[in-house]
Amino acid sequence: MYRLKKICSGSFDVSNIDLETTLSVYNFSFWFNGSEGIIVLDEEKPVVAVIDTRGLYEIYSDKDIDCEEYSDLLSWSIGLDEDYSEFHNLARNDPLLGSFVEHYSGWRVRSTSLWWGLVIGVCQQNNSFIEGWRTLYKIVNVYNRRVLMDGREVLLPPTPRNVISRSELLRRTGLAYRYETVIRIAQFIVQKRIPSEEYLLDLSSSDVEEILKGIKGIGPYTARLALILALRKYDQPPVDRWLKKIVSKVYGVDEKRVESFWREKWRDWSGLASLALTITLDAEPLRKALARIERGELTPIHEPDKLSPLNMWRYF
DNA sequence: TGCCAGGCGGGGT
DNA sequence: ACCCCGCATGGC
Repeated sequence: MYRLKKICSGSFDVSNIDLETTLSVYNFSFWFNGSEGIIVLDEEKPVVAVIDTRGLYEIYSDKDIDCEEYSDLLSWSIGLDEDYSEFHNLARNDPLLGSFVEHYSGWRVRSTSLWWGLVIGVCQQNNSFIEGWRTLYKIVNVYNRRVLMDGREVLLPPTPRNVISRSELLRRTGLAYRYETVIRIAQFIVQKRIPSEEYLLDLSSSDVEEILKGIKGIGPYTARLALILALRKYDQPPVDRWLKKIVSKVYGVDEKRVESFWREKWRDWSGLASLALTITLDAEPLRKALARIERGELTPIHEPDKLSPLNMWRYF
């Protein structure tokens, strides 16, 4: 098994964020155990960080890498210096997100690579939340890419190259017709037909979206989810059937106008608002989400026996 | 057991 | 610019 050496360690002042929530949301048991999280900083090299909820971290690699560069990347990945106050102000009296931002004001998006953000999006296509994450869980486990870090065995996501060279494994993950899309994403990345994250960060969200939609199987929903997860660009909302129905009902707007309504309401934060809403409603399927809204249950419940974005790391 | 689920592309108009 | 349909799995 691949062995990584400890490059450096350090600690962040995390008093401005809620790192426990940040590490909990949409995570798996092999990447968060309640106190320590694994953040993959570079899938290819690889570079991997372990960080605990108090902000103590270690960075591992088998290459000689610059500690400071990757500490900064880790800090960026957990949104340490990101200011959500404008989003919080907009949400303060909102029926859907008001309670959420009050209870989870320290939550920040936990970044992924562009590759992994796109794969997450594809898994969600025409799927329930639970099926989408189960599929992603299977993808990680089927490739079973493991490294050893100070005696600790860590599972890593497959790289685009892993997926291309052993594409038959991907057939066993329940991706169904979405399989081809994942292969295409991997090919685009390996062939450098989409620019690096570093380059895309400097482009506008709309420009990035157009580039990503150049891959067959990537539409606005998946592209925008990747913008949020991989590039921390929050100004383009993923709008799916779920959000359309819920927003239409709660605010009384026609489904056709939901996207423009949502944009105007959240200004540059509409993407973050879309993601936050899924956490607020525990990613319940549409019918149950609507029933919850009827009952006025607009804070995450995440009961112990029920899978939700906040607690799925306990189950998967 | 059907039926359906946080999309998408391709075909129509 | 719209609208509509098929799509493959797996869970309920």
